This record gives sequence, structure tokens and C-alpha cells, in this order.
Amino acid sequence: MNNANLTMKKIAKELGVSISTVSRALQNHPRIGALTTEKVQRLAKELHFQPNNRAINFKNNRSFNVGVVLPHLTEEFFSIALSGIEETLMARGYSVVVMQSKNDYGRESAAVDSLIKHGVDGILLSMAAQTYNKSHFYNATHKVPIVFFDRVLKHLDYSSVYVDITKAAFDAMEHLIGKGFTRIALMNGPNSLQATNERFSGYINALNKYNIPVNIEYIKNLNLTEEDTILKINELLNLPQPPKVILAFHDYIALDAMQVCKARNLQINQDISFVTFSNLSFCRYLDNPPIATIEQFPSELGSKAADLLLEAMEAPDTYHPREIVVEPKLIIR
Amino acid sequence: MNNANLTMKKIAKELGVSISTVSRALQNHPRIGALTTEKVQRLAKELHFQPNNRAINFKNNRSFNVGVVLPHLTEEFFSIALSGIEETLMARGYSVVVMQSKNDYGRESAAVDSLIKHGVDGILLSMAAQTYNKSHFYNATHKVPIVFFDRVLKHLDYSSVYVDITKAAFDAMEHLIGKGFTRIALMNGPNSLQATNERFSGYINALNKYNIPVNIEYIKNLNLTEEDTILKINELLNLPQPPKVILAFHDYIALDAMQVCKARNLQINQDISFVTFSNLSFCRYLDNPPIATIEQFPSELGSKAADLLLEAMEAPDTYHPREIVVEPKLIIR
DNA sequence: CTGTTAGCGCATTCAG
DNA sequence: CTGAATGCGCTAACAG
Repeated sequence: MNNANLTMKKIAKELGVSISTVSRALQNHPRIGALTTEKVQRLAKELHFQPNNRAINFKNNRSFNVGVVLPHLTEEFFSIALSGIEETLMARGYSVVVMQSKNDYGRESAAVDSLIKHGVDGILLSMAAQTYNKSHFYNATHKVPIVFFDRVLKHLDYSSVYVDITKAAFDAMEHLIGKGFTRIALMNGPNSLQATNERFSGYINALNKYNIPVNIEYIKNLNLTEEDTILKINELLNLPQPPKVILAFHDYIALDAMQVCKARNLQINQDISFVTFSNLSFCRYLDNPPIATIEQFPSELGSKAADLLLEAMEAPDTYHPREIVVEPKLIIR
Repeated sequence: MNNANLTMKKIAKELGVSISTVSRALQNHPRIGALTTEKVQRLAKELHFQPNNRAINFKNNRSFNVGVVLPHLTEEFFSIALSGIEETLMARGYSVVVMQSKNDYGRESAAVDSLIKHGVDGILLSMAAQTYNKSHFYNATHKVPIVFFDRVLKHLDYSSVYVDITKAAFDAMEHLIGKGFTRIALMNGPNSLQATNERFSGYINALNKYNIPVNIEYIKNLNLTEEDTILKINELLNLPQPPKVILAFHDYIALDAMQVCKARNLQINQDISFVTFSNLSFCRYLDNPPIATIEQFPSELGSKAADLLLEAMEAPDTYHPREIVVEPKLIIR
């Protein structure tokens, strides 16, 4: 760390020229003599000079950093989304600052504040399950643009990118009904999430369309913890008429539920089957994977959100918040 | 974004006081009158004033950002490590900037440069598999401290945190030999990784200790792609005396290899078994998981590396590079 | 208790 | 073609 504070000033003094000449020479300014430019650049390289980017960021009032707030880094869906975000932004010279909300309102709010404090140029956010209060978004928007992805906030002031989950749920249900299933349960998420309501709508729409009576015993809201999943799957299995198929909020729910089924000596995909949202890549290694799953293209979700944010950051005058809806795809195994 | 460039200057003018008074009042400086402080703080809140952190970072020559470079965000091991890093640094007021090398030297080198350019205060790095040239580290070190984790560079100038893989491999082998296995193959990583050599050492040491002849046909170096895994497992299975157990570089290798075995009608954990490094959480959902696995505590690895980096950044004068070795744990299923 | 001043490193406008 | 001067927003030493 010997040259940690080597500045243009020193190079200028060394060479007996002015700082502005150094500055210009370093950026190949046309009005600087070829000789001078050459001389400056050589010394700069020799000394391993690197411009102080904090100064440049400060001067330009840009940091080329983008903040990403998401529930859990370790959830495959989000790590893939983050990967898509990182790729897209890196290509445009931005870096990505990540923070996890762990589905907690306080952490999410703190993360947004912290990102602002750290001087990001914009924020990509997928809402925490327990976010009830939205004021931290409104405050943040005073400083930098925010784009939501996947777990979005429907509000005219914000762009958002998400999957048409209602359609996805409907498609999945239609597929199941087409295969002759009628005892279909829904292991849904917490009510605070938009995604939960949409799964519910698709589920109900399909049942209605095919005149299958809705059994409220078949509809469960989970809080996305393993314990709760175990509780709820047991409730379903203990029903006098247990379901034959379960539409699960995502693969992790299905996997935990499957373990309970196996422990109760039920044959997966025979006594009971699962259909999931999220297409966890790991499932292809299972001997009895969910019979169908909904691919939500997390990488595309992330990169499209990043595109919107880039526009908001780079062309704020012409930018208008908008929504991008990504079509899900039902994958039948 | 209405107040994007509200500065202390405006507050000062509004209140008819000087900028420094505003500055001091905002940080509750004791030498400012209670009345003035109150007045300033109220207006600041009213106007949603937030200090421009780019200016503060510039002034302090700190950004409170730490860069993390790792091979793949989507690999569970790294996403857990990142999560540990993020937790540790967040608690100390730092944010985390992530970049993926995708195991590519060029990308890794570019990532390091980019992080420096973006003004991070330090870097945590897990080396790309194909990193042959180390000069980007040396250059970076002129600017900010680097701490390696997991895939480390052994060099006196750098701190590193890693798992004692030789011991892990030895322990796993000893366990297998104790269970009566002698036909044990090693599906190892690429030679460029230290981790590969260590697995090899542990493997050989154990065979030697128990006088089991080394069969070089049983030792394969993989490049960590699925195609190569398929190729190499087939080579092993085609041997006149195929192995009964395979020690796999990590779970993803074992999983892909298992698929090949199944396609060849071999019973997992009967005709052939697997032992893996990395304890992928997902494996608990498999009907026939690897019979043993080595837990490498990625979260601890990450947070310990973060601790070292914090020391390097905050107490550079007393800081000396050093190594932390984390004990692996053999998990027998 | 408060104001004035200087300066962080760089880009840029204005003068030559 | 080059140099001097200015300012980005904020902090802090210095001076009242």
C-alpha cells in the first residue's frame, strides 16, 4: 500500500507541469502536446498512479454503485437474480452492493438507508415478506431511483419487474385438472406478499372455471419457515379427504413437505404429488421431483430490473416508471 | 428525487447561520447552543436533508465499502460465505460490493480493478480456478488490503482463511477404509487450485498409512463442468475394477456423477457410494445422499475473513497478514 | 458559542 | 498548447 495517496499533484510537481496538464494528459485530451501526454502517462504508469475515485465520484456526484436489497442471498432464486443483475450492471460499468433483508422490515429499512448513505446511484429491491410500512421507500426515492423486482410494490412512482403469478398458478391448476385431479391443495405464502394473493387468485380462478368446489381446508398460508411447513402439511394429511396434489409456494416448501410425506410412508408422485413455483435447479437430482414446476426466470427478472434502473439513473428526464411482466413457464416433468 | 441536492449551504442560508454551524449542529457538537442545534436539526428533518456521503467519503478517504470477488454467486458454498461476510461487515457499518469471477482469470482481474476504481476500502477474494497470474493482486495491494478466503493465495503478504482440506480428505478416507472400502476413487478439481492438491494429499496419505496401493486410474482431475464430470465418471465406471466409493471434489460433482450411475442402473449407496466436500444443504432431501460429507463452514470462513479485513482496514499499523485455518467436520449419514 | 478559512483530488472554465 | 483559478459538500483547525 505504498502509493495509497499518490495524487496528480505529485506527478505535476515531479514533471514541472501544472495539475491540469496532468489531468488532461491522463485523459488524452486533444489539446495537450503529444510529448507532454507521453511524458505524463509514462510517469503515471511507472508510479502505478490510479486516480482517486472517491474524488471523481464526489465531483461527478455519481458512484457507479447500485444497491440490491433482497430477502436471502442463499435462496437460489435470489442468488440467480442477483447474478443476472450483476452481469447486466457490470457490462455498463456499475458495481453491485448487496444487502439481505432476511424478510425483516427493520433490516430492509436499515439496508435502504445504509445504501443511500453509502452513496449508491440507484436501488433494486425485492420486498421482505414482513414489510408492512413503505415509508422507507418514499424517503429513499427522494435521493435515488428504486426499481422493484419479483416482490414488488405496486405504486405509480416505481418501476417493477415481476412474473405473472396469477397466470402461472392458473396454468399449473389447469394442467392438474386436465390430468383428472380435483383434490388440489394450496400451500401458499404469507398474506403480506403480493405473490401470495396472486397464487391464490390463479388457484381459485381455475377451480371456478372447471366448477370444482373450493375446499377452504385445502388452502394454507405459511410463514415460510420449515416448522410451519411441517405443521401445515400435517394438517392437510390429517384431513378426512387429504389432497392428492399440492401446489406449493416454492420448491423449499415442497421439499420439506415431501419429507413429512415420506416419513408417513406416502409414495411421492403416487399417493401424493407436488407442483411448485420457482424451479429450483437442484430438483433434477431428485428421484421423485415435483411433477411440474413454474420457471420464473430469475436471471431475466434481475437483468430487466437492472435495465430499467439504468434508464432511471442515466436518463432521469425522459424516464417514466413502468412495469415489466415476465411470462412464467410451466415445466412438466 | 426532489431534494437530491439539498446541501448544508441551503440550510445555513435559510437559517442565517454559517455552514459550519449547521455541520456541527447536525452532529450534536457540544459547543453549539441548544437552541441553534434544535433549530438546525428541525429544519434538516423537515427538508429531509441527508448529508452527501460522497463528499464525506471523499473527505475521509474512506468509503465503508468492501469488495468481495468469488467464483459463482449461485454456488451454495459461496452464497453462504457471502452471507457470513455481509452479516459481519454490516454490523460494523460496511457495505459489501460483490463481483463474480466465474472462475475466469480475466474476469477476476477486471473485478479487482473495478473494485479499486469504485473506491472500496478492502477486498475479500476467493480465487478463480483458472487464475495463473497473480499480478492483479500485487497491484491492488498497493491501494487496499486483500484477504483471501477458501481458495487462497499462500503468500506472506496476504491474510487468508481456509479449511484444512488435507485433514478433511484424510479423515474421510480413514472413515471409508475403516468401513472396509479399498476401491476408492478421487474425482478431484483442476490442478490450478490449492484445494485440489490438498484433497490429493489427504487421499494419498490415508492410502499410504493403511498400505493400500495407489491406483492412478482412480484419480481424476476435473474442470468442474458437468460435461467433464460425465466423462470422468464414465471412465471410472468402465474400468475393469470400478471403484466402490468416490470421494468427490464437491457435491455438485457427486450429484452429476450419481445421475450417470443411475442411468447405468447402479444402485447408489449399494453398488457405488459417494463422499463429498461441501455439505450442500440440499442433499438432505435426497433419498440416497452421499454417505458422508465434509462440512466446511462457509459462513464462518467468510466472517473470519471479514474480521481480518476489518483489522487490516481499521488498524493498518499494527496489522500483520496471517492465516486462519478452520477445522472441517466429517458428517456421516 | 459561532464564523471564517482552508483543503481533501480532480475536472473544467477562463486566460493566456 | 498550457497554467491559474474555481468549486463540488463537508469537516475541522483557527480565530474570535
